[in-house]
Amino acid sequence: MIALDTTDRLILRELVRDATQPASTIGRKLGLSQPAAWRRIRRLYDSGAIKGQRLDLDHERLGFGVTVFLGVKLATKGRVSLDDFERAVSAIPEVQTVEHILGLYDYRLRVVARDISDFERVLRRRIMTLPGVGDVEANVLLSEERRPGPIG
Amino acid sequence: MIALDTTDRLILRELVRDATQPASTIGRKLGLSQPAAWRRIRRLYDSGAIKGQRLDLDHERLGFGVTVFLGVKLATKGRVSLDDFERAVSAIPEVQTVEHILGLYDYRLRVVARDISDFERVLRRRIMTLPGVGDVEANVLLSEERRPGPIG
DNA sequence: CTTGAAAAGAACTGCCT
DNA sequence: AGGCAGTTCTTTTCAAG
Repeated sequence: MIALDTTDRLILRELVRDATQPASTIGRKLGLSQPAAWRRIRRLYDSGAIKGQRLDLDHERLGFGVTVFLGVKLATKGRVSLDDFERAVSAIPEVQTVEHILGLYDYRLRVVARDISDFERVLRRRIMTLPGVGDVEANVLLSEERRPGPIG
Repeated sequence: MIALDTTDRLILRELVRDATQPASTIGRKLGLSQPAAWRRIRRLYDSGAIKGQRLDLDHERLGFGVTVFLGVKLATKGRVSLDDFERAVSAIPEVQTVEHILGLYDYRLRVVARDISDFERVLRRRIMTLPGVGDVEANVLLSEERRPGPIG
């Protein structure tokens, strides 16, 4: 586990708010020089605290207006079954996230589609044909709010 | 909806892979000049196709080793109930994502905690005391794979 | 749409306290 | 660890084909 001081936490808060702002801006906000701020940011990357930056796409504007969460229960659950399922599901382009979870369902999938009929195609042709699939539960996303989450 | 040509899609693919690479690198990979690539990237931002960049934090290394998905069913579901719930849940720092969904549950929450006992504290003190909360289902995250998703 | 050049700014490096 | 000065690289704008 990585230990951060107060300054590092403030830097992370700023970067979570806007990952594109330069080290000089961060420094000015915290009363640090540009190199000092830059060195700390670099250290946050090197230590693995920051894994990288992800592009935030507007899938709706790109023609994918439907997002559905699928809870998937496997019929058979050996190690091979899990591997097979994960390999097969990773080949479906409409699947954005594959989450292996503990609970009523074994996997949670985030799936995007152009519209409901496009989603039906993905569900019938792609999801239901995955190896070992048992029960499937679907939840349509209405709206979503992402928050910074706790830091330190 | 935004129309993209093949080149724009290739640029998005590259940026999804690594959002930090400069326009010159993108251009070289696609056989475009640096200003041409830069202009296209800029256009993708201006058109709203790219909403921005998000910092990808390693919460595990930052001391938050437990991620739990909560399905929440509201006991009462008027407009005021939804607003009240969303406002209250947004004030909990451990909640990373609030998803309003259609299905068996009304909301899906992504919650991070330091460990299981810390999660129990969040669940009992924060989640179960939210206004209008009915049934709650929990799923512990074992592993997660994020994929680029469909582009165009 | 492209190239090339130039200016502005950010990232990175050494050296110093 | 932080600051200062200087170098390198990217971004951004401009002129022109």
